[in-house]
Amino acid sequence: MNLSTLEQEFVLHFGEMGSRWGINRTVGRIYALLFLSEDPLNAEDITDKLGVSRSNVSMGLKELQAWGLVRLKHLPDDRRDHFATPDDLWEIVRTLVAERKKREIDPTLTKLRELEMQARSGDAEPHAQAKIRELRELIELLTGWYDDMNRLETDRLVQLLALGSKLQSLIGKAEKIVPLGGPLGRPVGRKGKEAG
Amino acid sequence: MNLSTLEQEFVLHFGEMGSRWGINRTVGRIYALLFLSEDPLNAEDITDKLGVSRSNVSMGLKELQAWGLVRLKHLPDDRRDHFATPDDLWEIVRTLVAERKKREIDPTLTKLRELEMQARSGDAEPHAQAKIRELRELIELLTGWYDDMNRLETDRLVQLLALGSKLQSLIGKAEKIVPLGGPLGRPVGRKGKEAG
DNA sequence: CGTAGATTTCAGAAATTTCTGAAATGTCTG
DNA sequence: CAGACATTTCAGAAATTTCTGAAATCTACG
Repeated sequence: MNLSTLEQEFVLHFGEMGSRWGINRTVGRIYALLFLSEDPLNAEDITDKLGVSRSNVSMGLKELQAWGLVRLKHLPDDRRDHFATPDDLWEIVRTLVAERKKREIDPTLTKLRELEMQARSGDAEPHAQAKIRELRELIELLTGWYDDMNRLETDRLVQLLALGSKLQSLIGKAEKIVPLGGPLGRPVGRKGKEAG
Repeated sequence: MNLSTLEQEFVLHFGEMGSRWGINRTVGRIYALLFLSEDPLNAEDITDKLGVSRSNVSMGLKELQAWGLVRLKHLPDDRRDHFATPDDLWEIVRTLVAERKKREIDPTLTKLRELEMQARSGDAEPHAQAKIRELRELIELLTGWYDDMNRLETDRLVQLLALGSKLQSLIGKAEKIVPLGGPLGRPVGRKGKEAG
């Protein structure tokens, strides 16, 4: 392996957590290794350090590239592909959130909209229809907010996060100064789209 | 099965998505079924409607109860346990986020703190140490913000979410009125805790 | 082109997770 | 406390996912 205790523990932890994060052990370990590494590593470096098969590393790297969590680098005078994680941690967070949303939320949102369309023709099952609508509206509120946050520059985003609930007290005061338009605090629903 | 097309599609979708959400197919289906159901269901109802074994339902219900996503209900004149999802969707969101944080983030935060402690004794591997510290600080910023948000009452929380990035423009103006204390916008780190 | 790496693909092996039926355990009622 | 249900446990079967080694493909260079 040729890893220090620190590296080893970090790498093994990410391997164990992998299954909870929707990736497998090897993928977790590869990511952890690259994250700690000062310089880009090639596939054989990774194979050696992790003690897994070359083909497994190849598949793992492909998956990490599909996630956008690992980038290909080319070193001068070396034919082999080298890999590294993005330097900016915030970029990693954005990627992670975007990908998880894409995999875990978007398909359901699409499905819920489909089901609402299908159901609208008949008027059967009012309870189930209402539940589905409620769920769809909640998810739209959350993803809409996510889109807003994601549009912010990182500096601004960090400001907001650091403010935390202090924001809460700002709202009341700020509302008097900046016109916000529309009633606030309806239980579900966004931007008055469905008003009427 | 005895489910309408609407119910069936919804239930099957949640089953498929289950694996991406860190639960298995049956657990996803049980949850979906209870979510749509107007009244609490007992284990045998679920067994019949889903066509899976009684023991599988028992295990699935236990897991959902462990997540806090399903509650036990007792109907008068019926010995059997009945199950239902909480009525308030926001409660479900809070539960879901809290549980995922507990399973997916907290163990890593703990591990990172451990590793920092261990490493502090020697001064080897400055790069790896710095990366670990940076990651730990980022996670603390995010979980700290989460704690703040989680403390808000649902009405307030919905207000904030609905505001979205409008908030951004408020900050500049509000800051002139409400003293916020401490510099904003440091890349990582929170509330000046570690100042000194 | 031909050759020497480098990388990917993929079929089957290994490991892990999920699911089942049978047995055990729990609980209410008379 | 016996009988009737209801629920849980659990060992093994089934299904799924992960991993490997060998073969195939790709790519740069003489």
